[in-house]
Amino acid sequence: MTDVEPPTSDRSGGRGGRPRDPGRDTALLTAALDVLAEVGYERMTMDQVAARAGASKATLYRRWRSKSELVTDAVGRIGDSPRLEDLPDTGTLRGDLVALMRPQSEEESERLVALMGGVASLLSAAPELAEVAGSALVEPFVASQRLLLARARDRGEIDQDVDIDTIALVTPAMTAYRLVVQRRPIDIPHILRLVDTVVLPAVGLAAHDA
Amino acid sequence: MTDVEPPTSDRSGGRGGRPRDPGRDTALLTAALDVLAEVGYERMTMDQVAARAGASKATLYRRWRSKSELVTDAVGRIGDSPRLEDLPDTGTLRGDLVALMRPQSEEESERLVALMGGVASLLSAAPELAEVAGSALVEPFVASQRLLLARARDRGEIDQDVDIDTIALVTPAMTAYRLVVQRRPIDIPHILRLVDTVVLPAVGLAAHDA
Amino acid sequence: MTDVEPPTSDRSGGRGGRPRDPGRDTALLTAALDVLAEVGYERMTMDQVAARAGASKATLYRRWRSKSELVTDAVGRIGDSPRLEDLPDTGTLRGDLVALMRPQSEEESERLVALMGGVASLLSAAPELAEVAGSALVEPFVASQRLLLARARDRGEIDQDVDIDTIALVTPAMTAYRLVVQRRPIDIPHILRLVDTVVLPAVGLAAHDA
Amino acid sequence: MTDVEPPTSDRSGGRGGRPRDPGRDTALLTAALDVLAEVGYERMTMDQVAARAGASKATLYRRWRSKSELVTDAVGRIGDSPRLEDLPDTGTLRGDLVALMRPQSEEESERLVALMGGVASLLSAAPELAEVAGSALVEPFVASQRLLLARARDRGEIDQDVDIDTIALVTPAMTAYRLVVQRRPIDIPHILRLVDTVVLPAVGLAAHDA
DNA sequence: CGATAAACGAGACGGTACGTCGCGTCTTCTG
DNA sequence: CAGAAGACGCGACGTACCGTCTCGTTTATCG
Repeated sequence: MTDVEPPTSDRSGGRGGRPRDPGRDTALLTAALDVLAEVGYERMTMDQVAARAGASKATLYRRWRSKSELVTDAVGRIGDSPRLEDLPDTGTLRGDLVALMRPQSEEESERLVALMGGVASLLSAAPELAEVAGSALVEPFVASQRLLLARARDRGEIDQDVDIDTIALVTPAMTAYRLVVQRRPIDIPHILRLVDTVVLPAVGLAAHDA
Repeated sequence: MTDVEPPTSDRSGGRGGRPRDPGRDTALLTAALDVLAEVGYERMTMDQVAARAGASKATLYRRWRSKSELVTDAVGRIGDSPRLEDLPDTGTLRGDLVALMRPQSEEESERLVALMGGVASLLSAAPELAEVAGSALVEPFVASQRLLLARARDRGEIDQDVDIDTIALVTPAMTAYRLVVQRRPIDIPHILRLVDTVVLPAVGLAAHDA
Repeated sequence: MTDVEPPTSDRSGGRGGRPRDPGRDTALLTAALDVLAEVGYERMTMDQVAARAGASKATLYRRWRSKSELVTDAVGRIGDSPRLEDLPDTGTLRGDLVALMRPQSEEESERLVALMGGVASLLSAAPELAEVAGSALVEPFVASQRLLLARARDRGEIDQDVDIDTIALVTPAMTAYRLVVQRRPIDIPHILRLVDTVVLPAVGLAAHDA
Repeated sequence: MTDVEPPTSDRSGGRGGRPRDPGRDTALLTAALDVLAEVGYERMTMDQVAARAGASKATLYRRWRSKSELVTDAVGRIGDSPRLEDLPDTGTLRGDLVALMRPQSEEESERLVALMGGVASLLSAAPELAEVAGSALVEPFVASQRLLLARARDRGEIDQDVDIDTIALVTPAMTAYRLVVQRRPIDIPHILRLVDTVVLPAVGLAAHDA
């Protein structure tokens, strides 16, 4: 997630020549994400993206071979591996999990939902890149869950032999399902239900233990 | 899921005229699903569908107003509400769940995976229809899980106050995530891991109890 | 010049299907000529032509494979073989030639000049079609000259063994040169100079004989 | 035609700095002519020219403001005002004219034809420069003809009041027409036909007089 | 049984976005 | 600092797909 490779062959071999303006990369990716979130993949056009970034289509296509590659790359940069010190630390696993999932802000949440919609269409448009694209939104949550679970295990709150990798997927997968398929919002009751009904029992904690 | 309404107003009022050939419906829907599974929603074209069904685009558009409606309808016919008597009955919840999810045949499984990919792209292409489309593939599994869980509850294997609606989502949601995002196949170990690590603890059964 | 073949393979083999609207052909060719005369070949765009004809680019490209083919075809239809009865008949060759070349009307003349400019660029853009395109504007004049010269010969005004084919080229070629290279207008003095200084001597008539 | 001004302000005022390499001018002009003759004006690209000259586009544009100026300049250097002492002197006008037009060598002729094609497209691409460009190829011939005719007049071979300016245009104009519009080669029969059928009668000489 | 009316295969049509390419300008690095 | 290399904004090209339409033909049902 960090160290995303630069778009399209660095072509840094050629010594001479004007180097690509890295600022264009950023501007284009940002514009792409904006438009994607606003109108979805189908109705997003390359001209729109270029215009919003104050760039030209040629510049777009010099960096990405197609619309789907652009979007894939853009989406791939959304998430970033979480660091443990950035994660909530409430003292109990239950508190941590709830704090992690609680929607940060109204608008951030909406943007995320919009992006999820935008990304979904990519999955079949560019199957070979779908994993990268799809997981970009969800994987950071998985990683966060994994970190929280590992911390709980290390502090002895849960068993040593709990299958952390599997359990870390529960909340992200079910949340994605809720957002994408059921088109229902992520709210507190939903989070509590997930944590108390599924996750905590899976790690051997009764809901009321937490 | 059953009783899908006939596509676009039956217009059976008109007295004279050649009646619509119902066989065309089936042929077109089948062709649509085939193409969808092969190339995904984006690259599937109406001409392709028509050609494969030996029909014309006019015939397509006489029945469905748009590509997304056609696909939605086609996908909506895949799944069908399960009946309890068709579900496996092994005597234990664990046995039932495993039997339910075990891939029936190699090819059927592959086709399902292909369709999931095809359907995924619908989610943003036609947001208003996404729920119907998306759930067509997953919802039958959810319903099946619900039935199995209810039976287990009725026979006293699990608690009365277990949150069946939530737990019935676990396996389908995580399986969809695995198929669509992770692009990994559904195999026995995956199913066992899900059932034993997540579902059974959630209903208050230790994995080895089953 | 008459009986110009329909653009791009008639594809009349396929029995079914909606037939091409011949009205579109006309509209598109007319629009093409208009735009060509207004802005020249380089600045004429296919979108312009389509828009002016109320057509779409697809319709354009269904009929002609490229911009140069469209223009070539359009230009090729300008001229039409002259009929002897339409030509001036003043009784003397000199009178006929002068009457033939005298600019008919101001606007017709201007349009012709504009078209000449538009056509010139075709000559290298589509070399294989250049002959058709280029001659479309000049060849009718050549043919007219040939007819007039033949009539003069038949009535005994000029010699039997005059090289009509060569002499018929003189005025058109020099006029084209004047228009395209020298960018000077065709006026009466120019015509008289040509006829009296070059053509009449070539057919064995002194200028004052006529 | 001689004394073509150096392209784009010499800017020799600038005190320091590396002086412009004059060799680049020649290399670029030659490259431009080559490419022009090969593919015509439309398909000739500035990158092609730069690459063939081993130069960069910046160098091109430092010297000429646009593609049409480059080509105009390049073409303008082809022809050069003829000097009387370089022209053939056979003793008779007919001999002179035939000697002048006789194709020097096969390849030179072909190159000329190719260039004519290349130049033709300039005529509308850059109307304001068309006269210069167009006449660069033809005007030297016109001037040569004029010189030969004047010499014949001065030596009493033809009349004093012959319209030399008009007659000098005949052969060049008709030759250009043959090359550009008819796409037929310049060969001996063509030249003889022109001289004997048109030019000599126009100056008052019967063909067999010469 | 003939007339009528709609379905049907085929494919043209208007529109819109795609991805490519050329022009003329610019920015960097090298000699 | 000239020059090679090549990125950049702009805008046209030619292609492909959508959803509509118009042909000629086929096939039920009604009078």
